Amino acid sequence: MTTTGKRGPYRGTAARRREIVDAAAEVFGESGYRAGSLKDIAGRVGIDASSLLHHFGSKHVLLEAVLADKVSRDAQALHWDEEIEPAEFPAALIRLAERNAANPGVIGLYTVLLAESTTVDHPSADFFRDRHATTRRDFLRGFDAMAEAGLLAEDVTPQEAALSTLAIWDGAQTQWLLDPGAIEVVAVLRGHFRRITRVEV
Amino acid sequence: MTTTGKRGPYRGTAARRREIVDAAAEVFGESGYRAGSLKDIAGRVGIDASSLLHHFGSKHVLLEAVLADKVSRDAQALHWDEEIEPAEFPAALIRLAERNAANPGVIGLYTVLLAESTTVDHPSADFFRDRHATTRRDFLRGFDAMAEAGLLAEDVTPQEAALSTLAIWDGAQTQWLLDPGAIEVVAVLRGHFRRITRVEV
DNA sequence: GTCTATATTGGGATAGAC
DNA sequence: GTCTATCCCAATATAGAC
Repeated sequence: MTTTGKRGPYRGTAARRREIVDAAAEVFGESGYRAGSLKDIAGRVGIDASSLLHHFGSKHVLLEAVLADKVSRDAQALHWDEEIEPAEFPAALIRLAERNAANPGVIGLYTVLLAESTTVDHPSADFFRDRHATTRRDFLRGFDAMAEAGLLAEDVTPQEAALSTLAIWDGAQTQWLLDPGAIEVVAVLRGHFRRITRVEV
Repeated sequence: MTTTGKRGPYRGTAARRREIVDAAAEVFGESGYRAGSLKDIAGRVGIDASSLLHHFGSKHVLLEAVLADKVSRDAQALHWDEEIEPAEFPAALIRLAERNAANPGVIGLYTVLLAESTTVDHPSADFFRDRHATTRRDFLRGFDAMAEAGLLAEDVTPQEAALSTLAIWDGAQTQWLLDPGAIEVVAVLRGHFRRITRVEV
């Protein structure tokens, strides 16, 4: 047994890596990838930047670990694997938005890196392009099921619902990051679902 | 008379400054502010970075010039000063979106800097916070007038219309930058107006 | 596993010649 | 107005001692 707890010299490498990934997610969310420094990340863990690089060979590798971690946490929170009733689909998305609102850090990480990834030669461009395509597909599947059950508003196609939901969600989060008092992400999303569906949220 | 044309040694300082601002807008849009280098900007103009700094004392000053230039161009395109008929308000916004779609560089500049400005210690944080507040007010005024004329959809408040329009617009532009084939900004905006108003767009 | 020391690169900015 | 040369600083990454 090599991991004996969360602290102390026998805490283990796995725990240290977890600490680093968490700190990196914080820093990348606050400063972006390029402007976020390994020194800052290492400082929050209480080690030197060169020690950090002992665990993750390069900044790029660390970024990938952070993104992979976020994907696995999101999947866990959403339970995409379980079947979701068409009528429950909007409510499931609202729950995810509420969970994000309670963890402001994840909003920054996602929103800042998303926009940064549209710049030239950005290491996470492919990641976000793939991830947005996947999200669009997931949304489309959910709204397709709603359409079949007659739960979409008149003249709203599943495609339209998927694209507009993703757009309004991202945009609301950006506005919230810029000025937290100016907008409530969950309320905007509820209003959107009220307009494009026939179910209560 | 010191400015005799667009090229040649007597082109004038004003023309050179214009070239620099245009190149800076390109580079900041493609790479963001922090990652965009003065060397890159100067290279596109055909001068050295130190020559650039002769015209604009620092990178920060150049950024402010770029943002001020964008504001004045937008104001010119929108003609906010002239009165807009309530029924024409959505169409006016669509025109602006169409104009942006024709100048992809503008979208990158705005969207990338907007998200970057949410990171810690960013020099344009105040600018974008103020600008978004102003835009929200402008939108609110337009939708208020529509509400008075009975042109908003049922159960849609002017406040809701303003916030959601800004969010869906920003979000759609981000998606477009990430993957230009995946979304059409103007179509998403049209769909949104179709749902929140009673006018044809 | 962590540190110190260092290599290397690239950034913004200044001084001074022309 | 523009260039070359230079300064200073911060960053990622590596080497090697402990």
